Amino acid sequence: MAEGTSGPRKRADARRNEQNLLEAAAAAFRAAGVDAPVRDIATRAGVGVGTIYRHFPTRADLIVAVYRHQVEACAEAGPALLAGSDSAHAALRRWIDLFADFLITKHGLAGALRSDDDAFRSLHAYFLDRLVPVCDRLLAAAAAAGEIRADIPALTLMHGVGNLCIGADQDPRYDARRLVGLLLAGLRVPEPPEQTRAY
Amino acid sequence: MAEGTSGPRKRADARRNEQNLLEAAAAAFRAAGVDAPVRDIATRAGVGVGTIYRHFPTRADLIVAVYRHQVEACAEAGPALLAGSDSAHAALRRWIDLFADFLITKHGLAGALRSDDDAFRSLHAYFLDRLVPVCDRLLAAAAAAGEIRADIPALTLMHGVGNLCIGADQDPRYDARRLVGLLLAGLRVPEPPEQTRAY
DNA sequence: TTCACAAACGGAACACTGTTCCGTATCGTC
DNA sequence: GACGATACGGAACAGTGTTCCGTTTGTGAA
Repeated sequence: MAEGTSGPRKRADARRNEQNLLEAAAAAFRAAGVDAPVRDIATRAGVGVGTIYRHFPTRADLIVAVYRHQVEACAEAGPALLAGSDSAHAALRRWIDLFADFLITKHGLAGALRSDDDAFRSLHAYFLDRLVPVCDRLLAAAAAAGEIRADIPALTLMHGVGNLCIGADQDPRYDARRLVGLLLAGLRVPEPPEQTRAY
Repeated sequence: MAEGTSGPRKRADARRNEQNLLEAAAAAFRAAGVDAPVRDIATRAGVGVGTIYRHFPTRADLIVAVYRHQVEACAEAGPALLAGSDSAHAALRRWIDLFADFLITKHGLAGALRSDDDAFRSLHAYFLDRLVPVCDRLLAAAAAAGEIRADIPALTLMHGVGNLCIGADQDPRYDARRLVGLLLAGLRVPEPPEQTRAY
């Protein structure tokens, strides 16, 4: 995974191709979303399709590689926001906005995160592993400060925000950020009496 | 569209096949979601694929035909709930629960509703045409009663609820109904000061 | 009852996906 | 320069949706 993991150094052409592939994939994702056809990416990179699969066995691997920096940045922004904000809730809100912005600007990424396709399972896992703990800390801090309810798991919230971001770049009438704000607002109030849960 | 629209009556075998197709599609959708392969549906119905396309030119047409009754029922429940509930907000809440339940129990329907695939455009249009006005009335009534904010368009809310329902049947840890409830709760409070909107 | 023709059917064929596999080319080393 | 390991390319396969047209079937008229 990480660059420096022991093992014999890869051949020069392999390293070059991997780099080309990352750039080509980033461009293809920008142009056609994270579902861009494998052949398109291969052509952009000037390699055969086999080379893609050798370097990135699943599409998830490729997507993770392309967006790893941004996911890491998002993860690191959590504690920083918590330290630098007036309230934990404000930090949470800003962090969620960061996360939502990231998803909204990556065509189809939010959808891929929700796909039940096996090829996307590890993408899902990576996002969750990396970001849920961060979200959890923000949530816990805000709950401890009495600013929000304490009964929503970070995983649930992130799923929800991710879902709200699906298709946000396709319909100008759909304001995902607004809905995310609404969801966060819903977090502030105690759950209303459950008149409707018992059908 | 409607059964009774003039024109010469269809041939008996055509009517029979259409009926078989509807039942086969319903079964296939239950078993494999609304993305069930065309050939599967054709086989279940004992017809060739050409016959599907003759009766239902796009997948959206087939889905709409299969679920029309339930969508209509949902649409009709709106005014009924408004008349029979203590408050407009309670009616809204119940109606949204109805809508969410419908989506959650139909594998992949929520996702299809969000797809940018051309084949699903008319599905999207049908749902919106039929349900947005209903939602709008509930929203307007609740807003008029001062129970919720008045600045969220029905279209936006329905998109949001639909999105939250995506994948709800795939991950037991994901509680879509809970999040929908949170969204509704967010509707009750005035929008918090926008500290984060101006980055 | 038979006939003729419009209506409808079936499924082969095509286009476009992802994925695998192996003969060939290239790199790094001795 | 030669050799072995590494990596490459793209043909081939499998699974989708969709179209098209030769064949079959239903129906109304003779």
